[in-house]
Amino acid sequence: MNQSDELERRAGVALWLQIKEQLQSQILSGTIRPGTRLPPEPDLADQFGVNRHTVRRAIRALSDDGLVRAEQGRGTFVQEHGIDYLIGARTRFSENITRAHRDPRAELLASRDAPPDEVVAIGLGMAKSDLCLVMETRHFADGAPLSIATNYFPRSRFPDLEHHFLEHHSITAALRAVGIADYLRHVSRITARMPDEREAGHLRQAI
Amino acid sequence: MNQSDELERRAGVALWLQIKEQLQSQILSGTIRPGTRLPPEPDLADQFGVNRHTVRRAIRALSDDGLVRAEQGRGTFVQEHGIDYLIGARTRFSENITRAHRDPRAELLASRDAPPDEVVAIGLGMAKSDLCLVMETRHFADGAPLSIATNYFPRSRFPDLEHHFLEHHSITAALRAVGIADYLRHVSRITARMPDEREAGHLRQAI
DNA sequence: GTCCGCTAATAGTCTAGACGTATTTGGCGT
DNA sequence: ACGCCAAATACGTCTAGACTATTAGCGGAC
Repeated sequence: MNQSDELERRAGVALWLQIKEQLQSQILSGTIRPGTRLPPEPDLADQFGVNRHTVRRAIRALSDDGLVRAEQGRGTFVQEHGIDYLIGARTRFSENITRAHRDPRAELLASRDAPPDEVVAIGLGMAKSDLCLVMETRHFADGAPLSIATNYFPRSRFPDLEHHFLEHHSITAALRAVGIADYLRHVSRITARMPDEREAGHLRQAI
Repeated sequence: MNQSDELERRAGVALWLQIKEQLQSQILSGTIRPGTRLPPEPDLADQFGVNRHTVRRAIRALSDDGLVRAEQGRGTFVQEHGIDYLIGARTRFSENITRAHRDPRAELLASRDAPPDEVVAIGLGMAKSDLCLVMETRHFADGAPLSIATNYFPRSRFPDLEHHFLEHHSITAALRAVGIADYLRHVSRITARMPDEREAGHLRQAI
């Protein structure tokens, strides 16, 4: 299928840019679906009738724009936007992100000790006089902020959970580090509302 | 000056990354000053003992990070950044500029003796009949004008502050010369407005 | 004195090829 | 059936060289 994708040589527009734009329009129009693999670089080079390096230059530009994601040894994939976030008893943020072939990471926005409010106290089976470790966390996929969360833990049971979290950048990994290999959701309650100003800032979102 | 900048080959770290990091640390430490031109790509390639393409890969990474700016036909320049001007009780113009690895200097635009207006009189605890030394100064970073200021001092306490200022090109140094080793800000009030014609001229600014 | 054009310097693009590294696949042996 | 190992596949890095595009500076023609 050589030369089906015509490029103009010495037209004042770099070949790699023309290639990038052709691929980009195919991606944006959905001709190449999110999650699918692009043809290997040597094939593309053959298709466009250029050197592999020229194709690589185009792919790097697409990658910089976040349209594709190149994985060494596997291929180059059209980036999915929007992640199907499956919620079950064993839901883990990292697993959901990893399933979408993206890189999960979390950071600690703030942590403090505070008495639990009624909902938390009942949920965790704590006395209201016991202290809670409250961690506010922000979660990223491929460096883009995706969610913020407020996590409550009985302080007496987790004396250094924050340190483990800071080290592993994951709640699941931090819990594993303190001996909790697995845990289940007891209830999941979902509501929706607009972010307030502080939350929007954390999510780099316009209000 | 070949090989003065040692790279580790096949150390698991790409050569271009090592080059990027060396250049980056020189830029961030101020060894290569903002606004100056980097050596041409062929020279850098020779210096690092690599191919020009490898240097280009490093420069592109720096460019992506906004640390340099490559201009075809002219060269690659270290990007000038605005200066973070920290204001605290012990703020000094020179320190703020020095922290940004730039060269502070101040000059005297005008000086005169005048009675203080009400705000100044109260601020300095002077009688309205006492005289103030009023110094209008202009401050530079690396030769570029950055700010103009009007400074008020009780004349009785500083009989020749102007001369010391002219000698040291710094308010802090002039005060030190008359025995004031340290001083604190009592209040800082910040407002913003457009410059008038005279001010714009001093700052070499278009209105 | 001004303008034009030539030349040198410098970054940008493209090709060609070799080798490195990560991942997947499939066959072979136990 | 399972696991291990080798080959195939795919992206990543590095080198070498040629050509292009843009800019700055200089010198000559007018």
